[in-house]
Parts: sequence; structure tokens; C-alpha cells
Amino acid sequence: MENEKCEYLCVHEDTVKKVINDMPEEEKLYDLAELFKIFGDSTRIKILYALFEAELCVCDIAQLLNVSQTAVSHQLRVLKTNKLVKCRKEGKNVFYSLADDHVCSIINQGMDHINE
Amino acid sequence: MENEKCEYLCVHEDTVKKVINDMPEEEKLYDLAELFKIFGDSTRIKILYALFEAELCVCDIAQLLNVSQTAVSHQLRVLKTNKLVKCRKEGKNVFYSLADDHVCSIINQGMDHINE
DNA sequence: CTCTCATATGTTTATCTGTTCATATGATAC
DNA sequence: GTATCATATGAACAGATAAACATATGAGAG
Repeated sequence: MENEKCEYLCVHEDTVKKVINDMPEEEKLYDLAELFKIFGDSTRIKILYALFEAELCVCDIAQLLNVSQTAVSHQLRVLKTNKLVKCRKEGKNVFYSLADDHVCSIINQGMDHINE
Repeated sequence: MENEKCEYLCVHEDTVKKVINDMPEEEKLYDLAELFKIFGDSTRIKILYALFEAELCVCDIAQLLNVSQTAVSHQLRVLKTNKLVKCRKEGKNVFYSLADDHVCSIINQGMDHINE
């Protein structure tokens, strides 16, 4: 914020103005970063991937991924708070599944990028 | 990892086996998380969004987003290392642009999720 | 009621990450 | 050569965060 010298000398002001106009609001961009942050953890990605196939209970997920139950529970909470998974209680068990198709498509899109 | 009691009691073993079979390798999942981690920062998202429109030099990006030149430079390095942006030198200036279309589509997909 | 099991939650700790500050590089102008 | 400007880099500090541990809740079985 110290650099007071360069007053858009390098590019045309019009370009800069256009960019500013077309940028989503600050808050949207913040929310978007928050969303990606959720995907940015391998434990959470693994959980989501596991749920691609089937709804699973906490204990199964933990064993499947070889992660402690506590860790899974904490991460499931994060995923649930951010509406990426939903859950259904059945007796002592809680079954989790993906909240919607966007979750799949975002992950697949990311995977495409990795695989090229 | 302490929970030795629950041995896949809750769901059928077949489901669990199917899930295990269809899971990508550990390393792929890790890379995927790493990719999303890059998008999981509002400064970087802002930079990428700014580059949707046009190629821009470091100083312009900094002013545009009201972030210090140093911070932008650091983040551009992260983006470049991870092949999300590319750069072109021209005299004193370095112009950055998006590396490929995947970047756009991943971000747009995320934005769709936000906007519903 | 008590006991057990599945899950959740609070707290602490260790690690990671983004920003700032100071400084270095590299290019142009003089 | 020196001065200036754009960018990059290294180090340090502050805030975020994921995991581990201990503990709590809540449901079913007896």
C-alpha cells in the first residue's frame, strides 16, 4: 500500500476500469475463497470422495480412510456447516451423504486439472 | 485410530469395498486438496478474477485490489508455481495472465455453488 | 436404572500460511 | 557510471487450523 508512484502507468486505464466493473463484490469473493478452503484439505477431500459412492456412517468413514473418529467427526462438522454434506440419523448411527451435485462437479473439475 | 470395536458393523462390507476400489490413489487426492488450497485464499481469488479480463502487471493488480505489491508478488509466485498463471516480461514490467481455461471453469463452478 | 457403543464437542498443541518489513535484483533513463 | 522504478525474495511475526486427547451426549440393550 506504500507504492504511490505507479498510477496505472503500465496499462490503459480503460482495461483497469473494465476489470473493476466486472469484479464480483468483495464479499462474494471472500465466500468463494472460503468454499475452496473447505476442499483444500486432504482428509475432507477423502471424505467427500468416499461419499461419492454411498452414504456412510462416521465409523465407516474413519476406518475406510484410516483416520481417527474424532478427526472425521470434526471434519464432517465443517463439511456440514458449509452445506457440502447432509446427514440422517438412524439409531446410534449417523449417515452422511453429499449435499448436492455441485460438490461432485467442483471436485471432478479439479481432478480434470490434475490429470492433464 | 483407537476405535477397534466398530468393524464395519453399520454398513455392508460390499459397499465399503466398492468405495475403496473406486477411490483415486492417495497421492491424487493429496494433489487435489493442494489445488483447492490455492483457490482457498481471497487475495489469490481476487488476483485470478482480475486476470479473467486482461493480462495485468503486478503493480496494477496491487492497486486494483488494494493490496501491497509485496503481498501480490508473493501470491503470484504461488499461483505461478502451481501453474495457474503465466507471465510475460516487458521491460521493467511483468504481465501476468491465466494459465488455462480450467482455472476459469473451476472458479465459475464454485461461484455457481455460492449463488444458489 | 446401568452399560455400552456411536458420535460430538471443548481444549490444547504443533504446524502451516499470509502479511509486513527490509532488502535485493534487474531494467530503463540520464 | 548513478538514480529511479517495477518486481522479487528472505526473514520474522501473527493468525488460522487440523489433529490429538479427554470428555460429554444420546441412543439402544439388558
